[in-house]
Order: sequence, then C-alpha cells, then structure tokens
Amino acid sequence: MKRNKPKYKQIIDAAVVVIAENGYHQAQVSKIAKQAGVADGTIYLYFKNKEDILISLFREKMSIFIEKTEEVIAGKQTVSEKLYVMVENHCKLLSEDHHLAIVTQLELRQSNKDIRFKINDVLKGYLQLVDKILISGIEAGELPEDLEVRIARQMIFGTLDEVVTTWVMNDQKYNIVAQVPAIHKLLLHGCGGRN
Amino acid sequence: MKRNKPKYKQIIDAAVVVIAENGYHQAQVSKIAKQAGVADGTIYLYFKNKEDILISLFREKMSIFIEKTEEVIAGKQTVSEKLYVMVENHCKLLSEDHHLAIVTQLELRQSNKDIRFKINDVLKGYLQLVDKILISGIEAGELPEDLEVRIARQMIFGTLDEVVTTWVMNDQKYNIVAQVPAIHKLLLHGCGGRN
Amino acid sequence: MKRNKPKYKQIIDAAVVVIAENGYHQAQVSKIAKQAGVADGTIYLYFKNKEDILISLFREKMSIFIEKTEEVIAGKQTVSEKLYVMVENHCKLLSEDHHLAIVTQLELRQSNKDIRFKINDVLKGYLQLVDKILISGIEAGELPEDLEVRIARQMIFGTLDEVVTTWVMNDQKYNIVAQVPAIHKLLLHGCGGRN
Amino acid sequence: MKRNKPKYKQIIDAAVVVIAENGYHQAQVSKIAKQAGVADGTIYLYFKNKEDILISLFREKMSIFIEKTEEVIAGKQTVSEKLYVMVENHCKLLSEDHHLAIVTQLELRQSNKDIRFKINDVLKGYLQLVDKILISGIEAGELPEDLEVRIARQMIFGTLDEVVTTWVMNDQKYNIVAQVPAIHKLLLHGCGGRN
DNA sequence: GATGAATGAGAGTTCATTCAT
DNA sequence: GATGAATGAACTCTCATTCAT
Repeated sequence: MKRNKPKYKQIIDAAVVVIAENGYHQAQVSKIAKQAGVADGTIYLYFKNKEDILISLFREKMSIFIEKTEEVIAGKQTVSEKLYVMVENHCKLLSEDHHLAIVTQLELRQSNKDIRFKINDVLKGYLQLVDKILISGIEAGELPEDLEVRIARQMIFGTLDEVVTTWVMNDQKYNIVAQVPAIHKLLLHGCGGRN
Repeated sequence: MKRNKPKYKQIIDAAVVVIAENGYHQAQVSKIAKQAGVADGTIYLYFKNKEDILISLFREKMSIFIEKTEEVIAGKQTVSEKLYVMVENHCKLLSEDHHLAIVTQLELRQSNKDIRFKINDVLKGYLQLVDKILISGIEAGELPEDLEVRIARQMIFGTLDEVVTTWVMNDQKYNIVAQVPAIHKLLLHGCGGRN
Repeated sequence: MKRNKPKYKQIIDAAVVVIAENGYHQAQVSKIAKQAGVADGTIYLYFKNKEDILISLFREKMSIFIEKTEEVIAGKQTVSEKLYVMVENHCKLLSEDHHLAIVTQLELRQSNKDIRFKINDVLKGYLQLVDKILISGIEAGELPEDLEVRIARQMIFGTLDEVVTTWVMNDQKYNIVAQVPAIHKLLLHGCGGRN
Repeated sequence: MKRNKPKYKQIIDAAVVVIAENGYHQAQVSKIAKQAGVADGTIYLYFKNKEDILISLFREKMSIFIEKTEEVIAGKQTVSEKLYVMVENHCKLLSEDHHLAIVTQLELRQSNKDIRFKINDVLKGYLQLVDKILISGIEAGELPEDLEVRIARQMIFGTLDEVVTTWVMNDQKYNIVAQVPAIHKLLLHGCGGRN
C-alpha cells in the first residue's frame, strides 16, 4: 500500500506548501517534486497523475478533518452543543494551518470540473456528519420535525465555507475562531433550534 | 463608449454560451469569436484581453442581477418579504438561464486568482444589497439589535451559493425555485426574524 | 504626383518621429497615422504599403543628403578638400537631426532583407558621389593611379557609417563633428592622398 | 555546464542553417528544433528563449573568430603583418562558411535593438584585438604617436564590415580573399603606417 | 525503486490592409 | 479624398508525462 510509505505523505505535504505559496496554476509537478526532495519521475510511482495528487491531498486532509470532527461531537449531548463544536472545529483546524486554508478555500477551486467533482465526492463524508447531527436533533425533539435536512445542511456548509473563504481572502488577518459563537447562533436558529 | 455597441453584448453572450458548453479551459478566444460571428481580432477592439471578457461578462450579468433584485425588494415592506423576494429572484434568474448558471457557479471559479479577486469586487455590490435588507430589518425592529450583520450576510450568500451550486452540479435536474420557501425560512430564522 | 502633396511629406515626417521614439518594431501604421493627423486608411492613398513608407522616407532624406553634399563639394578644388567637406557634411546633417540619425543608423536596419536591398539601391546615389571624388583625385594626380576605387569607396562609407552608428549607440553624447579632421586624415591617407 | 553538452552546439548550428536558408523572420523555433533533430521543448532546456539562441550563436561564433585571430597575430612582428593577417583571417573565416556570413552580415541585423545591443557587447572583444594591434604599432614606432586609436579602429572594423556585407549582398559571387592585399594597404596607410 | 532528460501539443494576441460609407 | 471598424494569419513557450539508465 503506497499510502503508508513515507514518500506518499512527503509528496502531499510538499504539494500543500507549493500550491499555497505559488498558487494553483504555478504549482508544477517539478516544483512539488523539488519541494518533496524527490525526482519528477518519482511522483509517478506514488500517484497516477497530477490530478491524483490533488484529490489524494484533499482526501488525506479531509479524513483528518472528519476524524477530529467525529471526536469532538462524540462527547456532546444536545444538537446545540454538537453544532457548536463542529463549527468550532471547522474554524480551528483551518486557523491552525494557514497553508491548508489557502489551498482548500482558494487554490483547489481553480482546478477543472473533473477534479472538483471528485473533491465533492470526498466532501460528502463531511456533509453526512452534518446530516447526522441534524437528524439526531430532530429525533431528540430539539429541532422541528419538518426541517428540510438537505437544505439545512447546505446552509450550514455554505455558511461555513463562505465565512472561511472570506477570511482567507482577507489574508486571514482577523481571528475567525472568535466568530464561532455568532455563527453557531445563526445556524442553530436557522435550523429552528434553541440554546 | 464600447459597452453600448451591439458587438460588445454580442461577444459577452457568445462567451457565456461557449464557456457553458465547452468549459472554462476549452473556451478559446477563437471559439468565442466564432460563436459571436466576428473575427478573432474584433474581440480585441472591445476587450483588452481574455481576462477582460470574463470580468466584463460577470459585471454585465451581475448588474442585471442587482438591478432586478432592487426592483423586487422595492415593493416590499417587511424584512421577511424582502428576504423572500431576494432569495426567489436569485434562484429564478439562475433557473431561467441555464448557461449563465453553469458559467457563474462552476466554470468561472476555475479562473485564476487575479480574475477571482476582480469578480469578488463586482460581487460586493450584491452583498451590499443583503446588508441593506438586514439593516432595514434591525431598524424596523424585525431583527434583533445585536445581529452580526457581516456574518448574517455571509450566511445568506453562502447558503444561496451552496444551494445553487449543488443544483448545477446535479445537472439542474430538480426545481430549485420550489425550495425558495424552505431556504427563506431557514435564513430568516437564522437572522432571528419571524414571518 | 502624390509626392508633392502636403500629406505625403506629413506622413514621412510622422514616420521618422514615430520610428525614432518607439523603435522600428513598435512603429505601427496606426501610430504613424495618428502622429501625422490622418486616418489609418489615408496612409494607403499615398503609399502602397508600409514598406513603401520606409523606402520613401529613406529616398526623400537621402536625396536631401546627396543634394547638400553636391553643393559643398562643388566649391572645392582638391580631393582633400572635397573629401573633407563630404565627411563634414555627413556628420553635420546627422548631428542636426537626432531623430533621423536614430532612424537611419539603428532602426531602419532592423527591416527585412527586401527593404534593405531597396534602401541599398537608394544609397548607390551617395556612393557614386564618393566614387566621383576619388576619380577626380586620381585624374588630378592627387591620388595614386592604382587606387582600387571600389574598395576605397567601401572604406570611406564603411568608416563613416561605423563612426556615426557608434555615436548614435552611445546616445549621441559626444560631439561627432569635432572628429571630422581626424576621420578625414585617416581616409585621405588611406586612399594614398596628402593634405 | 550546458554549453559543453552536444545538443547545445547542435542547436546553435541548426539555427545558423535555418536562419541562413529561411531568413531571420522565417526562422521559427520549431524549424530550428526540427533541423537540430530535437523536440521544440528541448530547445528550452538549453536556451532561456529565442533571443538567447541568437545571442549565444553570435557569442559562440565570435569566440572562435577571436581565438583564431589571436593565433594568427601571435606569430607576427610588425603592425603591417599583424593587420594583414587579421584582415585575411576576417575574410577567410567568413568565406569558408557561407551560412555564417549570411547570418552575421544580413540576417542577425534584423533583430530588435535589445539583441543588437547584446551582440554589440560581444563584438567588443574583437574590437579590443584591433586596438591591441594599433597600440603595439604605436609603441613600436611603426604608427604615428598622435593616431586616434578609437577612430582608426572604427575605420578598420567599419571597412571590413562594409566590404564583407557588400560581398554577401552580391551573393558572395566574387573572391573576397583576393581583395585582402588592397584592403590591407588602404587601412595601413590610413593609420599612417608603411609596409 | 529512483532518476531527470526529452517530449510535443496547444492558444492568446498583434497589426498591416481593406472597403463600405 | 478621407475615414476607421473589421479582418485573420501566424508563432513562442510551458509543463505533465514517459522511459532508458
């Protein structure tokens, strides 16, 4: 399994750095190889092609994202608390890794439709977590029975995404984690929940 | 003024069609020229370069968007109504022009950062409309005084954008306008408003 | 006869200015038209094509050159004196018109072979003047009978051209007319003449 | 060091052939690549851009020129002899390589000012050789003390250049080496020297 | 497994010239 | 005679991927 070999992660991390610092369209395979300390050709021993690097990058980072989110939700009882820690976790993780924030919010979006559809597939794992929170809230009677889960999920993810992207486009110069309570309040009320 | 000459709009409309049907990276200037029924060189009598076509395209379409939105809002009194017609207008306009929806939600996002920052500038005009609705709601006592307008605006736009993008990515196969009431309810409640 | 109409000279003078100030490859027909105060199309009422402008420019200026040279030679008796005033005239005329110096010594040389061959044809009138001076010198016994006139003429023109070109490439920052005595001495002795 | 790799010289030689046979403006990179037997992209592994090919071409050929000239001068004592072998060498080398003669005397001069200034820099090495001959002649008492070295050098180079260019423009149809004694005599006398 | 030299397809833009008005 | 909007051909350079070593 190539994914567990050291060079696999080495190349992905190199890709994050190179894309964040040079931009998507200036992130040539040769630059990534150099940053990773391997030869150009070596990249192709671990990845099918450039597209595969980008999707793998997103998959690797997203799996960490999902894992952590599941962890923080696990300890919470109410839908309000679950939503809160999810929003907090989302903002925190991207706050802590400036490079990753640039890559996921700005650079990777410039990729072609093919890649973006595949990225969207990976994203579904995260969106299912949101759904799970909402459904648990409905079942617990904390959220209205007639809540349109799909649209609520789109609101939650769309809002988070817009908030984070705006913050990255403003050079990450303010503290996004400080906005978590406000975001949480809007989203919870939007879903029909109360604190 | 080049913007009022017939060929200006002709080229922009051609660009929308070509980008929607071929994708951003396959939308060569020569293809746009052919679709517009002019020579390649003619494009450059009306636009500085390819980037200028894309930004102008977005600016033209967005100005129509803003204009229509202002019109529908004008006749409404409550913040709930205003928000409703804004959401409805957003979904309707993109529903009615499949090509434009593809271009703005999928294709134009593949452009480089330069273009995307300029597109974002144009977008600000629309976001200010959202702000105006929210502020009028606060002043009328329909929305809480402590509403964080900036974050609420990011929620509203982020949600609309996510909803529409998801719809486009699913080949526009369901009726998005039917979702307007649900979206409106979520957003209004999120902002702390009531019907 | 188009050559005597005011716009003919107007366009040629505009061409000199535009070429001198923008360089040969940045001297577009539209720029020349603008400088001349006429429409692009008007150029083609007076000149067959762009090449024709350049050759006509050279022909016009060269005919003045030749005329003046003939005038100054006319009053002189010895080959030494004739050569002196010719060298002096060559340096003076180009000294007095910086734009023309740039155009003939640097810019026009970037033209394609076709134009350069035609320019060479025009140049022949000037070279014949040199020949005439040399032959008169031989006939007067001031220059050796076995002087190779063709090579001597190439020396005289090649030297003048090199001297002036070097001066132009150095931004015309020194006084080239001051070098006339030295140049004259070298050329006269080279041809086997004495003062 | 790329300059010593076989493909470096291979590409330069291909450029000489292509430029000589097609003309400067018809010497596309793809043509040069084809002639060199490499892919278009390979050119850019050895040269920064097309301009770099041309300047490198001139530098390579000129360094051979200078080297050979130094060799033939080395064995000579008097300034007359040194000047003779220099003139002879100049004519011979260009006589022996028709392609190179066309390229340096006609085609390369059509390049833009940027390239021509860089070519002029390379030329300085050759001009310094001329200076060295002249100064050695003055020190040996063979040339007058008051000889203006700079102008004399411009005469020598300007004459050689004019002679060779005229010969190339006449399709190299006469024997230029046969003119060496006559050229030598003119230049030597011009400088105030005797046989 | 690792290397890196070589490949070659693909597109934005300029500008001399025309011709309907 | 004068205009100027429209034309359309033409070319450098980049970079993902391969494969002999």
